[in-house]
Amino acid sequence: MTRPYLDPKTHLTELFTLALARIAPDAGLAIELERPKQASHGDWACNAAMQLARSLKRNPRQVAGELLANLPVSDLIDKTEIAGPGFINVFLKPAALQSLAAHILEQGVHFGRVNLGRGARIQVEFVSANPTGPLHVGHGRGAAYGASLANILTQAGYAVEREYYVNDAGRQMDILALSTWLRYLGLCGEFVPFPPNAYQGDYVKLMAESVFSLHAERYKRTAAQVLEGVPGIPSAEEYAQRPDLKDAAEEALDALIVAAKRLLGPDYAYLHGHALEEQLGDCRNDLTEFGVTFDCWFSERTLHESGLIDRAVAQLRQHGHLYEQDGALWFRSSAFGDEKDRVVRRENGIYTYFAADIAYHLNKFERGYARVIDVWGADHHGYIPRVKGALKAAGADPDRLEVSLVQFAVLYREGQKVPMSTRAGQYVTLRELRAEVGNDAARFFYVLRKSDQHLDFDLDLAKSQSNENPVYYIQYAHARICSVLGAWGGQEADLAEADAGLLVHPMELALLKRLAEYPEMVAAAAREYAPHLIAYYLRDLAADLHGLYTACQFLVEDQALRAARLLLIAATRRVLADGLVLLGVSAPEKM
RNA sequence: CUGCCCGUAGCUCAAUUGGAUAGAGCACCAGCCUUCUAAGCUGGGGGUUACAGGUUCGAUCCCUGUCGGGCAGGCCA
Repeated sequence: MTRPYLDPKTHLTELFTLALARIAPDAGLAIELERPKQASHGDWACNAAMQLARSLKRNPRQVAGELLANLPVSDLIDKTEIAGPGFINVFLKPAALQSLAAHILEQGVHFGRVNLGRGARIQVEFVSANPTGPLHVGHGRGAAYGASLANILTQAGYAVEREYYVNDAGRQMDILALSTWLRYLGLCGEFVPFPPNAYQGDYVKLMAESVFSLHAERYKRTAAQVLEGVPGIPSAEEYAQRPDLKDAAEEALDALIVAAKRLLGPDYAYLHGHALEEQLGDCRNDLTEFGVTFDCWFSERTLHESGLIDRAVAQLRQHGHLYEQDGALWFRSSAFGDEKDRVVRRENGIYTYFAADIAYHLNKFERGYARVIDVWGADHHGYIPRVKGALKAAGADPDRLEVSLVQFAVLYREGQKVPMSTRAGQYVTLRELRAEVGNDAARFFYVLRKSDQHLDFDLDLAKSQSNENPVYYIQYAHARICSVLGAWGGQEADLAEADAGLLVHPMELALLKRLAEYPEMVAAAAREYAPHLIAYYLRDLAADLHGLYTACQFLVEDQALRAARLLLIAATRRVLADGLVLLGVSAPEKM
């Protein structure tokens, strides 16, 4: 009934390329077609004439005329015109769009897939928060962004693997284990002053209670034993008022950790492991409920244990980029674009986090990814030159690593900024946010901004069950279509035979045009690591649908027209659902 | 002090990476439910794109400077 769909952009690009070859075979110019912002400028515009004008030393409008004279005829083209300084505007016949609706139904989930990646393996590492407490709303943005980005890259033809780097080896984990133990000792009746720079959260007390109920007093030591040789622990008040006590407090904390390891012996590993498992498990559950999953949870500790860090350091040494000074081992990162040299092994013989990170990234490269994307908080931007520098120094190609920085999210409630302080244990957790606004609104709001922009997260707007909330606007379009299709009661597959030539209403054609943009949007979002493009596209698509909904009745008497319109909205429903999946937002059938 | 990011409508943000008359949402005003979901639609006012120069057919986008905001500058992670 309707002829097979031919992608207009691809088709026009071929035509213009042929015309270009005829008038300027040596121009070395690639034809670029763009969608004009204004409908009066046609469906597609080509700016090649203006770009050629300089090298041909001719008036751009004259060059445009020559291009058009050499353009092969096409039955997709209604008319062309030369406009402005030398744009070529192309107006398509309705038929060029009408066959799209059936094409979308036939393609199913394949519509919107673009083959940018050609199956290349790409890794996205994101969240990677220290498992020392609940995820907060800042991590939530990284989670939503990374998960959507991974979905989009998959859609764009990459073989994507999602990874979470677990910082299970450092001092922060020791502090968590110590914090848990001290709370536990309190339950045993042994009271050691709780350091103000240890983890204050209630989740630490809960872990202590669980250890106590499982093992009673097995890990009990007397307060006197614990405090032996430990310098004074400042009180919370002193610590808050006197910044000069910071170093002393850190020393006391380290002394307590040493005491814990000494007094507990092999049992320390149990407490450490218990705290890690509890927090990592909590984190994993939280993310899973948020629709964020990982293929690999990569343990930092395994880098130490398997000797990969030794190997990475040896690799740098071999290339002559290490030197010793003040008892520490330094990497000459200043020779690779960094501001100054960095320590990889401390005076005390322990590797820095940086050393582990070098080994980690070399390991990523060895695992064979064509590209590795790190999603970091924007506060880590200064860290990029040294990691890339280290990769280069070790003989790897630093351009295979791309770092995507995500800015902070600031919560607003009733127009007021919600205060957040990790130090004081005063922060809104991701779990609390999800409970308050729901997963859909949270996922959507997080990616509604370009990732490198600060995000003002309006809690009242996100949880409002009203027309103010943009996420409902899109979901509502989907639900409305479902409702119409339900009232009709037929099978979607039967609609593919409908006569799409009957779709001539301006709003129908506008909707078809919008649907045709979807694959390009996916490609742009994948190229630019920009999930927000999908969010904005879906809003525009929903707006087109709502407009048509108000302007036209779908379930009309005329059977042919009814089938054509139902075909159109069925195709729209597919694209809406597909885009929402990319963003991790549900597509409800009823609202 | 130095480096990176940002500055667009009253507010929150887009702008196909150099394209044509810079667009949405919220808020404000005026309309639209006897019809498939009004969580919707239609219309209206709102701008020297922080400022000053420069590059060119053409600049919100690139370069220089100024002002304002954020982040970073550990043998922390």
